[in-house]
Amino acid sequence: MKNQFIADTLYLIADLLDIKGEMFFKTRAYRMAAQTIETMDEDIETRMQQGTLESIPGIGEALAKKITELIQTGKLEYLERLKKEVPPGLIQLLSIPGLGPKKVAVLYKEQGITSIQELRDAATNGKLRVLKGFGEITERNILRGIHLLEKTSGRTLLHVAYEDGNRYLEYLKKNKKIKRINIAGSLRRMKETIGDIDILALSNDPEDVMEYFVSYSEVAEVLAKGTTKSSVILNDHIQVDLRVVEEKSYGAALQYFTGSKDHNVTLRSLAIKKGFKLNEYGLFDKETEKYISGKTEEDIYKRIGLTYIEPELRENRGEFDAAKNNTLPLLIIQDQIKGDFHVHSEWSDGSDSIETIAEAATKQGYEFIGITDHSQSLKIANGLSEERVKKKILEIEKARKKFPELRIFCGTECDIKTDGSLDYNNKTLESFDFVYIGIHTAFKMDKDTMTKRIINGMSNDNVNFLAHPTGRLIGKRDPYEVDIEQIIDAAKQTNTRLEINSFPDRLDLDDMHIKQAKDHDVKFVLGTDSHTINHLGFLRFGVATARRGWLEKKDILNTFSVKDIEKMIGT
DNA sequence: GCCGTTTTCGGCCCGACTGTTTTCAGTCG
Repeated sequence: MKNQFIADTLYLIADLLDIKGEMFFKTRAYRMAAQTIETMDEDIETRMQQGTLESIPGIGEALAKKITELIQTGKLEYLERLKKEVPPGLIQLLSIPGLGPKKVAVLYKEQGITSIQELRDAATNGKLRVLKGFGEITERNILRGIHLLEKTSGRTLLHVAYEDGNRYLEYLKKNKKIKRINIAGSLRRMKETIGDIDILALSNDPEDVMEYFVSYSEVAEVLAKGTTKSSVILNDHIQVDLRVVEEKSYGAALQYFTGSKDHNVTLRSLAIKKGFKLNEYGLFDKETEKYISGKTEEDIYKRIGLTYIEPELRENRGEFDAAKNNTLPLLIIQDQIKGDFHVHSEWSDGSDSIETIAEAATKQGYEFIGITDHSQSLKIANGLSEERVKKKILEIEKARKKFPELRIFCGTECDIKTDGSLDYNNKTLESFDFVYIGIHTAFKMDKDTMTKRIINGMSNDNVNFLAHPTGRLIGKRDPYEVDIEQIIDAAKQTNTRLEINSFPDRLDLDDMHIKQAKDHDVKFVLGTDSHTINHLGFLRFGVATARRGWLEKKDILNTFSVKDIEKMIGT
C-alpha cells in the first residue's frame, strides 16, 4: 500500500504552498485529499490501475494526475519545483506554537531563516522585532515556543493527559459558579497522543471562572486570559484551554471543541446543505440567523439528519455515512469488560506474585485474569524454562483454590523466534490455557521476512492471540516493517485474535488498523501488558482505542463469560 | 484544487485572542 506515502507527499505540498502564500482553499484541497487517502481501506495503486482515482471524493483531474505520476515514478516534478522555491526546512518552523505560514514566509524572505537554530539565534539577538508584524513580545513567544517544542516534542501520551485533565476537572468542579463542565478536544476523543487539554464549562459568571481557572496550583504559566477563554501551561508542560459558554450554546460548543477539525468541517458543510449555519454558539437558520438548537450535541446531530456520533468516532473516517444510514456501531464500554488477558507476574519480569495479581483483579471486579509470562529464550525478561512452566502451573492451581470466584488462566507470551518457530514445543504450549505469541527480538527485519515470521507463528494450532502486532512504542520506536494486510488475512485464516495492547505507549493495534481488521471480520482481545498491578487500570485506554476502531462488545473476547471464553480458547 | 437536484464560476466553516496596529492580520482550534 502506497497510501501513506501519497498522503504524506500531499500534506508536504500543502505546507509548502501555505508558506508560499497560496490560496487557503487550494492547500485545504490537498489536505482533504491526503486525509481521504490516508484513511481509506482500498489500495490507492489499485484505484490508479482501474482508472478510478477521480471518483474518490476530493480528488479531481489535477490531483489524479499528480498521484499517478507519484505512484509510477516515485517522484513528482511539481514537488521538486516547489522545493526549489520553498526550502523544506521551513516546515519544521510551522510546528512552533504561534508561528504560521505567513510569519514563516516573512522570516525566510526577510532574514533567510530556514531552521529552528537560525530562528533561535535571530530571536535571541533581537533581530526579529524589526520585521513587519513582529515585535518584542512575538520574539519572546517564539523563544518560548521553541523551548516548549523541544521539551515536550509536541504531544503527550494519552494516559498522562487523562490524569492531568481529570485532576483539573475535579478542581474546577469545586467552583459553584460552574454549572456544567466537560473535557473536550482530542482527550475526549481519547486519541493516543494529546496536543493540549480542552475543557468546556457552563457558567453565567465567566470572569470569575477564568480567575479560578488560572489560580490552579499546578499552573506554571498563564498564556492568555480573556473573558470567555483562557490558556495555561501546567508544571508538566501540558497546555490547557478553558472556554466558558452559556446554556443555550453548551451542546454546540461541546460538539465544536471536541472536534476533530476534519469532522467539524464536514459537519458544517452538511449543516449548510440543510439550510443551517453551525458554529460554537448553536445551529442557526442560514437566511434568518434564527437560533434553532444548541443545548445538546444529540439534538444538533439529529437536526442535521444524523444519529448521535460518539466522540471517539469523530475523525471523518466514514462516521457521517454510517450516521446517515443508521449503521454506526454500538461501541464497547468499559463495564462490559470481564477481565484482562495479558499480565506478567514475578515468575518472569513482573513485580507481583500470582496471588497479589489475583487479589487486585478481584478488587477490579474481574471474573477472570490471564497470567502471561515470557518464554524461555527471553533471558533478559527472566523467561520461563519448560521446567519452570510446570512449577508455575502448580502455583496457579494453589491460587485458584484461594480465589474460587476468579478464573485464573495460565497463559504465556511466547516469543516468535527469527525463523518464525515458537519458543516452546507443542507439548508445553498445550499445557497452557491460552497462548499469546509476540515479537521481542530482531525487530529490524525486512518487511517480507518479518511478515512471514509472524504468519508462521500464527499458523501453529496452539496459538490463540497475537500480542502487540506492530511492536511500535509511541514516540520511541517505529512499528517493525510488517505487511499488516497479510497479518489481517492470516488472523482470519488461522482464527487468531489480534491484541489491542492497552499499555499507554503501545496501544497496538492502533485505531485505524483495528477498523481495517474489523472490516475483514477479524476478532480481538484486550490486554494491559501489566508488569505491576498498578498497570491494570490501563485497560481503559485499550477500550478507548477499541472504540476508536469502531469495535463492539461481540468483537472482543474480554466481554464474554468465562464459560464462553473457555469454549473459544479450547481449555 | 474540488465541486455542482439552486451554480461549469464562485463558492469552499467560523469565531476568539494576541500583538501589532490605529482598524486588522495572523494564528489557533
